[in-house]
Amino acid sequence: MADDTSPIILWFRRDLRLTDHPALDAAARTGRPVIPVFVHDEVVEGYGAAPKWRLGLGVESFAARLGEVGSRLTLRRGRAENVLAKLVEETGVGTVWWTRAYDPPSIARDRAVKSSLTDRGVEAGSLPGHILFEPWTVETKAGEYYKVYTPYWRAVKDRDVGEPLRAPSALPAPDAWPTSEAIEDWDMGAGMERGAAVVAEHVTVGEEAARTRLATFVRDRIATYSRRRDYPGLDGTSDLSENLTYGEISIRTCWHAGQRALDEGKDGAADWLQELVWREFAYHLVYHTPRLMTDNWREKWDSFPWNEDERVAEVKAWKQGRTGIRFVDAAMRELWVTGRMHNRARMVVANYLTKNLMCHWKIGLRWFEDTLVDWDPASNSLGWQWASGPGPDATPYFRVFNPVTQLDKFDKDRAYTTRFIAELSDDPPAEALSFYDAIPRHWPMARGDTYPDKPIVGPKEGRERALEAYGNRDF
DNA sequence: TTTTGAGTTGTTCGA
DNA sequence: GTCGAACAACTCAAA
Repeated sequence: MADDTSPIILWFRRDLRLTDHPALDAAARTGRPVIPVFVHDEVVEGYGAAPKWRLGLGVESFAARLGEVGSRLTLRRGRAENVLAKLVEETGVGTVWWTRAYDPPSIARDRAVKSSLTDRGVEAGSLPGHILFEPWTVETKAGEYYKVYTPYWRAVKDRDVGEPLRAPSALPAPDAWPTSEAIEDWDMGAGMERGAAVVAEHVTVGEEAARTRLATFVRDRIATYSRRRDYPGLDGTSDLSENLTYGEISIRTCWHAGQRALDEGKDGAADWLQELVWREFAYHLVYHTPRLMTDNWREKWDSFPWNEDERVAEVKAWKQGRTGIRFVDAAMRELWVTGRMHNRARMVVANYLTKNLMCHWKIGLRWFEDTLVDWDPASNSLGWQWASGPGPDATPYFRVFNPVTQLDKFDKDRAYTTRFIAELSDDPPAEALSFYDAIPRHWPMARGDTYPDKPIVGPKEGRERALEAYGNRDF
């Protein structure tokens, strides 16, 4: 049934862009009609509330972007395998291409799709585009995958990374477009327990916005990135995680921008490139050890005495930003209001939850998965396992953060804590106040409250408890 | 095979 | 105030 003039289905997932999109580029080069498709499938079904909501915004924006090149996005809902099979029948498509994914749920889905389409005589397959280095191409001298970041970095840092591809200026349309569902009917924001309107003020959606963000970062901030990136009260970071995770900008575009900045003598770019490679490393590990997403990466940690009950008071206070530890509370409120959290703050809250409060990293991982607008399956898993102990390349046992010391080091002037904790000022800033617009009614906090005068678990007490647990080799 | 050096992001204590 | 040492033992990567 396939012939060399039949349309090609481009199945879009977390690659919502036209620029530097290898599968799209390949399709456009054939000269055959292209039918872009997005499927609200079983993997999307499993997403947390904020990622699903934000994905919906991304899909809408991408649909408009496709309109600019004379194309359109077909939306369908259902199991990917069934939806695509049906579309192939409706359209007489002979080829289905997509951008490769590396996390276990996506791999399972894609494998099923591929075999079902191949069985029908349809050419089906994936192209790279989500990461820089395919996980199976990076190995140690002994032929193993890497388990430590620094050697991984040394192995990839000088590799050639191809130049980004241009966006096609036009996409040939098929004779007839398939029918499309309406994204409003999917109600992708339904799970947002908080007011989506508040978070909406803080998102930056779409390919064009992402490119502007990168350009601004490279122009104004990349040179001082090394010096400023660790201070959550400054805007020293790129903020591109939100766009990278939905593929609104390609990692290759970022990589080359960083390299160019480095060549121009902007030294801060060196550290930024390393951060991009941390993302690579996370995908490398998720691919080679899928259990990174679900279980202790080091099995030895299975008997560590973490609390796994989400209903305890400590967990509630942590989620709601009322632990009495200012750095932690500011960070958890930043997450709630903006859908993001500064990297330094992520380490502090993860440390506090898993070490000082002795709660399981999975509790934190799930919370982030449900509330982060820039949620990334690989980075989130690596981050939590790394910060809590069982992950690869883990922190030494004694590296228990003191959130008060951290505050003095990284938020000396209290710009960050003031920005997000209303109770700390007579005239609180807008972001701190908007927290109250976003919280659900059943959270025990309201405007005018005073800040907890005592932490639920103090730094000293928490540190001693954690060190004792770590020191006990028999956990 | 064995050995060696190193491992993202820290804290505390005492000089 | 600043600075260096100590804080376990283990795993990993490469020689």
